[in-house]
Amino acid sequence: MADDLFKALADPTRRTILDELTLKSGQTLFEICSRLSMKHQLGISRQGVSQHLAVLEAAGLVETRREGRYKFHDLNTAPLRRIADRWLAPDASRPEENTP
Amino acid sequence: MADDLFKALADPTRRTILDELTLKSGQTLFEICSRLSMKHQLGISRQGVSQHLAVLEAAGLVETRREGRYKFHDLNTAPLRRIADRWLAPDASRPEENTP
DNA sequence: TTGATAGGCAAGTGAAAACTTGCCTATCCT
DNA sequence: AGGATAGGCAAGTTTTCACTTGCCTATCAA
Repeated sequence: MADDLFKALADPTRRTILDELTLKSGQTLFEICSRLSMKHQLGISRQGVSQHLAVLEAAGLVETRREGRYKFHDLNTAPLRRIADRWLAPDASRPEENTP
Repeated sequence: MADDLFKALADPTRRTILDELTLKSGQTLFEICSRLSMKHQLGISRQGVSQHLAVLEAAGLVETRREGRYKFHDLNTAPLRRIADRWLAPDASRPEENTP
């Protein structure tokens, strides 16, 4: 659903995570945690970040692959590209009642 | 800020309002209210819709113009077009530490 | 000018969402 | 084997957000 996508993007911390995954893909949970703490001064617990990643994954924005004890997170920008299309009107200046 | 934009898009009712303004621009508050009620079976108060419109306007997605006692609402899709660009990586497979 | 229409302001309520704390499992290294 | 590392689950708390209720202002029409 589109519902999950917009909800995922609503939180600023999650958008920062997407920023970081854009800079470097395939990061682990701990790597993302340190970056949020170091670069962005976000005092957030590891579980907090983990929950954010789960939301992003549910929205299809992040894909994961497990290797041993590591879990790598990759960005998927495909859902983003479909956002604007929804409201790019064919012609919004004409009332829809006139189009059968 | 981008914060307002994503927050505005997070709510399904607000997205439906954008849908309706896409179909017909320049609607008044009452017109939007009836459409949400009739077409979408959304049992929401007039003030609820008014607050939603305020959020959309703060995000720059809706622009308003007053004429007498009427206030018309128009869609502005410009902010939408900039959304996907943020995470369209130049090259996400290369770590950023190597680029001074 | 009075009533009806269109909209606005502000406080209050209830539900959802972000975040924490505590414990538990799996993998790796020595 | 045992400690250390990477991650997960499941409460609980706090904050945010959607929505309502009640009243108030402005414009128009009779």
